[in-house]
Amino acid sequence: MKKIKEKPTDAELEILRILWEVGPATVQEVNGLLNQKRESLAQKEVGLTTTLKMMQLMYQNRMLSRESAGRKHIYQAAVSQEATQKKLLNRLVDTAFGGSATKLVMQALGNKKTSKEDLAEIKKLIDEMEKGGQA
Amino acid sequence: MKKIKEKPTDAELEILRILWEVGPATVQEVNGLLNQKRESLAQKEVGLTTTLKMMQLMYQNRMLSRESAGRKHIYQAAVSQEATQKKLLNRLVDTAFGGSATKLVMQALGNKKTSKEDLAEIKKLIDEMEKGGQA
DNA sequence: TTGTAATTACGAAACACTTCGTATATAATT
DNA sequence: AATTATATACGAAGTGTTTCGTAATTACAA
Repeated sequence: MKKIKEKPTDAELEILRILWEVGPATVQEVNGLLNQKRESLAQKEVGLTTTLKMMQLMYQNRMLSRESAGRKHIYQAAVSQEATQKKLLNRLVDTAFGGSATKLVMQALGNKKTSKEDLAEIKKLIDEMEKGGQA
Repeated sequence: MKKIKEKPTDAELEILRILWEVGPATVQEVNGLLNQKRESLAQKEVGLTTTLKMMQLMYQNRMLSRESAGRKHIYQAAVSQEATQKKLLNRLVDTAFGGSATKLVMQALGNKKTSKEDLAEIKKLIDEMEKGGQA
């Protein structure tokens, strides 16, 4: 009985984000971009074999797919950004907001300054949901 | 140089949630409520000394405060629910939504079914923000 | 074909978080 | 005061995640 991975960990998410952004890439490339980001945040660099190991584990977990190209492997995210966001979001709603997505939304709107354009867009979405007749 | 705790872990959050809900409480009480919740989710019970240890560590981290009452300690959350939610929310926005709270909000609204009343409430909040003149 | 550079594979150490067993202390009961 | 029950303190084992050093493999160049 294999254990199935429920949520991406922090290090995994970091790698996923890069692959979502740039598409298929080698370990070298991912590691480079990773350290580029870390550098700009004054964080410690991570070794190439560390990134390699992470990506190998994620491949085993079916979180990434890969194909061979000469001596290299080219990796891709095998889970979608949306599905992952959804998972993490639902988790946060359940663990920190007592299951109420509404509370989370209101906190999110209150916390970060949101542009007028964004507010209008959100309102439009709500209008559509109201019109569509919330099942 | 002491290391400062940035985010509550899962186990810590579980305890905080109980203290936020019921107010000041002993280790016994917290452990009882904890296991009550776990039971209803078919999760394994946790031992009393485990909960005790967690709460002691959280007290050291200044996440809880406490006072003595006879031979017992009475613990309280020393961090507010709102501040903690905010921290976790901002973290999620940054790590999973590329810094866009708007994207998170729209996902949250789309995912979970939200009642008409809640939608109206959110819209009202947005109206107020628009009116108030987003600084 | 041999040597060199690039890449992957593997194992284990380092770290962080969670769990619990046992020891110690304190209070209540007889 | 001695016994029992309840609570805390402490150390360490268990578990999961992240990191990396070293070995093995592969492709390419000389």
